Amino acid sequence: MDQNKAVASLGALAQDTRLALFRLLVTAGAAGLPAGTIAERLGVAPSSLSFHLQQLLHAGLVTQRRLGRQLIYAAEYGAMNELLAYLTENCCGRGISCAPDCDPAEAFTEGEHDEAVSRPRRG
Amino acid sequence: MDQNKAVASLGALAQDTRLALFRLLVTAGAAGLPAGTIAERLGVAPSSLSFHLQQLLHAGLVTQRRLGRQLIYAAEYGAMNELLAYLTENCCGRGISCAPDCDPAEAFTEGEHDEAVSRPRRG
DNA sequence: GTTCTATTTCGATATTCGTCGAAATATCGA
DNA sequence: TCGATATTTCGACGAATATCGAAATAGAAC
Repeated sequence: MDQNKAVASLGALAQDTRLALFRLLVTAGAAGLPAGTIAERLGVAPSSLSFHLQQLLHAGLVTQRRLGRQLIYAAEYGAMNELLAYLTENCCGRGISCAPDCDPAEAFTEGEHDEAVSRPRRG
Repeated sequence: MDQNKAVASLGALAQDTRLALFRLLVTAGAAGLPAGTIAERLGVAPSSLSFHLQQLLHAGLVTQRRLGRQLIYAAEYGAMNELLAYLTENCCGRGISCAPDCDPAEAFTEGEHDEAVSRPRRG
């Protein structure tokens, strides 16, 4: 991950529809979702969604596979991992913990991450 | 940190000059750097730099303070911290470690974190 | 082969972004 | 006050972005 790739990844996520799209795919997990379902859930025109999917695809943040006549998109966790690694290493102060939690297992066991919007039901 | 703020933060960083600028301020630490020095280091016109500084300032990623007749800008680590927290919580799979390292102290003890080497494969 | 479904590509348009010179603002020093 | 320095704001312009309908492509069912 060099700076150009980081800019591309950040740019791919720096748009309302695309960030919502990526978050949706994250909740969908490895199974992914077909384009039509995504368009419906996000309330955007199919052609608009396709545009945004290409952006994420080009940035390597999502994968694409065909299932019959539909195209399934899934979040590419590795790419997000690399982006977070880049930001942590290059955009945080030395000795300053910019990582929100030090134990990912622990990070998701408690339900206290009550962010404002549409948290998926948990449990 | 809601989605709108995350988009704003990502957008502020999703540009070559601005990411370089933010990285420069990160290396400068809490002391920060005057605008003129930044413009010189990055090789951009003062007016262009001012434009980018406003973007970062508006996103809360940098702070501004006056020192005599110069304006000193410094990285706001807390904002980056919040962004990383948001991405980790909302854009990573459950049970998948998207945090590059689980111990920040350990993360910076070795001088070389080159690239995506030594990234544990988790699934 | 024809038809239907799912998705993308194309074309057009309005908006935002990035850049830089010129002018304006703020501070310091004499 | 006046001039010098540091930085921002303004104005203009080309480039990139986001949007959506219409047409084109890919695969499945018949």
